[in-house]
Amino acid sequence: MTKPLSSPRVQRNRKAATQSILDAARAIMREEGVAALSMQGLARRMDMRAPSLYNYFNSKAEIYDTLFRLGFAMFDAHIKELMKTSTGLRDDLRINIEGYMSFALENPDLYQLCFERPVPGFVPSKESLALSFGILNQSYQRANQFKKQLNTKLTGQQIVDTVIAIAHGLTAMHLANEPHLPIGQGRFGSLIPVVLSILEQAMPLKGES
Amino acid sequence: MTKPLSSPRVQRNRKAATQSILDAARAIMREEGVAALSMQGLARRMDMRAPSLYNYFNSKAEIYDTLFRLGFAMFDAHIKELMKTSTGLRDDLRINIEGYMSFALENPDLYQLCFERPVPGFVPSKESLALSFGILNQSYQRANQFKKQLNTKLTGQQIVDTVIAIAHGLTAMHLANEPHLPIGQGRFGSLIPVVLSILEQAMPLKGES
DNA sequence: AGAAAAAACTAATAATATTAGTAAAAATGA
DNA sequence: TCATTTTTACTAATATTATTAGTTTTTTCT
Repeated sequence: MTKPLSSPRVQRNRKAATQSILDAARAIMREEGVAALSMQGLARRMDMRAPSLYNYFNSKAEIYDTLFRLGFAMFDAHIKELMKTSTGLRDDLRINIEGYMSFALENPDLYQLCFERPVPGFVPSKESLALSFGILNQSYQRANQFKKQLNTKLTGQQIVDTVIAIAHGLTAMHLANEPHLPIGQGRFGSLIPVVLSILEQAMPLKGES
Repeated sequence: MTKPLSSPRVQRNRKAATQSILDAARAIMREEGVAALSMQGLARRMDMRAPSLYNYFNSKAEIYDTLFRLGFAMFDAHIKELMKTSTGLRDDLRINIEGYMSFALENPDLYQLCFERPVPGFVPSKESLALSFGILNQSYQRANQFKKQLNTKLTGQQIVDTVIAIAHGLTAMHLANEPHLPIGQGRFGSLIPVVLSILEQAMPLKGES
């Protein structure tokens, strides 16, 4: 249901308005909770009436869906950026787990939207889901490469799924219990080194003993 | 805001009606999602009008809160029942992780209500939260006992928190991706033996090497 | 059966997302 | 710059939500 083409100038204006609606939506989600987003509240913050928003999005779900895609794109960029500094396989593991949690702390609105189900009735569109799977699947690609350097009976997918589950578990518990504490601190935040050491012990590098 | 006392007969009727409201609420939550519970839908299933429900509960939140307490009570009973069959420390670990996931699969409505945040705006009451912490804290008690039998530098609390985070992570991923598969199956369900073996390796029993 | 209590009802309020139809504003072509 | 067309914002209305107030019906007890 995209609008018909129009002049570059109109497109620019439209894009800017759309962007500022998304910014306002994120601000509300951060301040009042992801599910507290309402068309009226959003319109109020934009100095508009609610129905005007429907010139830019066909529904509230479409706003959520757009932010869902933004969230995964930002998550992908976040991890890739951190990965640039990696010094090897060991560091990859740490970066992935810390990166998962730091993304959640820096973008709690997008994190919840992408990795939890804070909005009843909202289901990401097929295309958005495909995007998210694509991003997560990159991890599997890498896993089958670095697996050769590890001394373990686990398959690449098992390794990745285990790491995802642990990163998610730690992050969910941290956000549920001590969301105000920065990464590395608190009951669950401080467990990152613990689980890293457990995982390293279970999957030693070939060459280590 | 509890009602004044009344005759035993009235109390019985009242209790029975209250219970069947809770049953209907759980059925709706299972069929349509935890957050899809509405007073009108609940009343419809009870062959009532919505306002009549307020004779039994002061608000929809109070219904959720009551089920939250029920959920933790049932979770506690579930784990305790499984623990009766335990053959030792190793089995305790397995039972706790499997028990967490099997409870989630058998009672998805209560699991989500107790361990996730599926209902925007619903915050368990102080008393309900106290109950839930009390139940979880029993794990810490036990941890400080069995810790002596383990060869690890971790504190009892660290062990318990790690196990909770892993159990939660596996369960959340399993429910999000393959909720139809029974315990032990699927990408994440089948990882239980994997994480058990990883944890056992990281915390060997004294006497083992 | 008649009085008291309990539990149901109807009607109404405020908030929600969304649609239809209309007015205002902006962009475009002469 | 003016007239036309397109774009954007508006008002009004609908259906659904939780909840409250006030009333009537049903149940309970003597």
